[in-house]
Amino acid sequence: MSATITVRLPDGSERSLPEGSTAGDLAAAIGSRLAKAAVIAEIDGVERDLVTPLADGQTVAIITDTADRGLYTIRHSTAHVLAQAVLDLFEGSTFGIGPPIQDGFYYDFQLANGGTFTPDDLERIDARMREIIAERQPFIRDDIPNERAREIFKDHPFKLEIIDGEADDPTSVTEPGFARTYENPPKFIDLCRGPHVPDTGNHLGHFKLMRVAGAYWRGDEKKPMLQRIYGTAWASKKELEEHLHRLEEAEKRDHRRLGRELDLFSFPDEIGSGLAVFHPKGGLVRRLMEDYSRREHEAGGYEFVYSPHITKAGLFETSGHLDWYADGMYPPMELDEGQAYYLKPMNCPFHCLIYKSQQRSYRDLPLRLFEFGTVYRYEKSGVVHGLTRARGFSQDDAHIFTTKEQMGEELASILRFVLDLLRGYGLDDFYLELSTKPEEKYVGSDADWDEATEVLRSVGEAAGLDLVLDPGGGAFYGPKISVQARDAIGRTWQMSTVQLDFQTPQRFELEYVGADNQRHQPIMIHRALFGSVERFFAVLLEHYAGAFPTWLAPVQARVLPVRDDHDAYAQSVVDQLKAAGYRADMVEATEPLGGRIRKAKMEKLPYVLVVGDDDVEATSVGVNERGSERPERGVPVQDFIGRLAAETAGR
RNA sequence: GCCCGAGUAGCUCAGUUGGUCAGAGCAGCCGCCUUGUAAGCGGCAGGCCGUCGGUUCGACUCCGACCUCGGGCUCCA
Repeated sequence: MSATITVRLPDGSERSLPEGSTAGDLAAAIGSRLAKAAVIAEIDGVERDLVTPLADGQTVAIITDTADRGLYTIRHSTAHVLAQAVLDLFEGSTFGIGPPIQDGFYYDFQLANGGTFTPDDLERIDARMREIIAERQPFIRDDIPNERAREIFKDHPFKLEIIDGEADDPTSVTEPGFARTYENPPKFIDLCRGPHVPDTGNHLGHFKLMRVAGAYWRGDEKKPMLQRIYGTAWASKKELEEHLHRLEEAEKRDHRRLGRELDLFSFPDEIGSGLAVFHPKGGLVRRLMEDYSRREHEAGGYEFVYSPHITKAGLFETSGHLDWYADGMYPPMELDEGQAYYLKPMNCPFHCLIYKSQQRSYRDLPLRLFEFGTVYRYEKSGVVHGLTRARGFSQDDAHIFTTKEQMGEELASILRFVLDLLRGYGLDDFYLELSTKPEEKYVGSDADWDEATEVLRSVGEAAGLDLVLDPGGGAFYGPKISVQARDAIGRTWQMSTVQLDFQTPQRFELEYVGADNQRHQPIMIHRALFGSVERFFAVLLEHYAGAFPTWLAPVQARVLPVRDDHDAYAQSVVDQLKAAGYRADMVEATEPLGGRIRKAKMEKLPYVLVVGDDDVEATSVGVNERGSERPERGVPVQDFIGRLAAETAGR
């Protein structure tokens, strides 16, 4: 009969403790700092509460508030405090699920008589949460029979669905016969598998309720809409403040805000939701983006085509769009005695017709058709979002027709091309996503899908980037690989997609004559690099926070004469820059230099050139480069032009 | 499409319980200033308070509908 137990720690060492010791006791035995930082423990590979008693021979790791799983637990426990506060303050309210998420947590509620939360309510809830935290209520875990759970949660229909296994709750277990609960005495109890912090006063409190939003129960738009409260929670006040600061910084680089501040584009109400106009500066940046893409495509063996914005319905019947995609299309216009015309949501059918315009030989393949094709999609009113989700936009759309034999090599070269081009715009942190057959909306045989998916998988794996699976995320006509790019502040954007399509060539009865003198069906590869030019514009704008690299900047250099008697020289500098092919302008000395420099800085121009007496004398400029600590003086104009040339080489 | 919130000058925002509340800063225009690296000074002009209805002696203010925007949910071929 031993009075001690021995457990193994992650570093392989062993430690003996009195019998009956908990994981929390172990942390305390190791050190007071660890005890303070401890949130939960991992016992024999399973995450458990710190109050869990240990048994002899177990392997125990203490998980602290700096670990992801510790933070996750803090957020999860904060969600429980939120639920308790709401149930406390709102008579007749009930609750759905409340998991931790990226940066925080949420909880879904339904208030009596279809009530909703107001901003004032959030303040009251916040205050009540802080009271609960001050009360240091323990989190007490229990397993109870389903019968008992149904009794406890009899007034909470969403919880009953979870107990009965009808609804999925990422934080609960649904196992036959029993329910796992966590109780915060004296009066709150929730279904939950845990683990949780030991008590509400432990690690909690560095949170902020962020917003209230509607969310369908079980994510189903046919089910009731619940009221979701989102919050953020962190292990310390400092981390909370840093997070809030990051949000502010992200807001500053919001493309909608920068688009207005830098006079790049706008969305006039008169035109309609989701339809943008590009102003001269935005138009210039966009044209530079497109020109670079055109040159690269030309070098990559693509041929440029154009197609109209509207077409008779028959084309989209053939392509299958009217069967599968009608919801996303603008309603038809009736022309010519009942003939229905549609705005095009995609360019592929047109490119198929170009393919079909003559008899094709295997010698013509791969045939790579490229178009900046403007499409219109009827996006639901709640989803339009600046340039990233618009109703009218231009795709940098290519369709490549290949033989089945060429397909693998062509896909591999497309992927290389795509990644190289994206790098050309300054994005260089990528991973790949493989999207497979949708559950319901798809055409074609399973064998075709499997084959196409496998080809994409092998090409993706060969690219040497991380490849993650997106089950069911493919287009209705084929699987796809998409390139996800991380931007300057770590957000990921879906960029290019490469889709393999066996179906459309069949629908359009596309053929080529092979070396064997037989007719064969080509494979079609859909490929967009920007996805949408507008969206890519927005991504770059946010990536660069409005400070476009010199080759894309609408104004590359602004010349500022110190006094008005330097105007003529300043103008001659502008002329020289323009003659050398650069974009420069000048602001006359009607206000002090400091003010003019400030304005140029706020426009995020790459270079501000100040010219005064010394420069007139020496035919030089003062160079104030964006981001540099101090300006340079006396740089010869030709030297500066040489710098621009070096910086923009290849663009 | 659904839930919540918001629309006041080109932009960012103030506007107390319905009645001197049509306001500020920046931007714009006109003067003055003549300037060496992130805001010189003065003046002028600028709004049917998103639109349409309603309540009221009286509506930026209260109510309704619609439009647009923002945050979510669903969706994103």
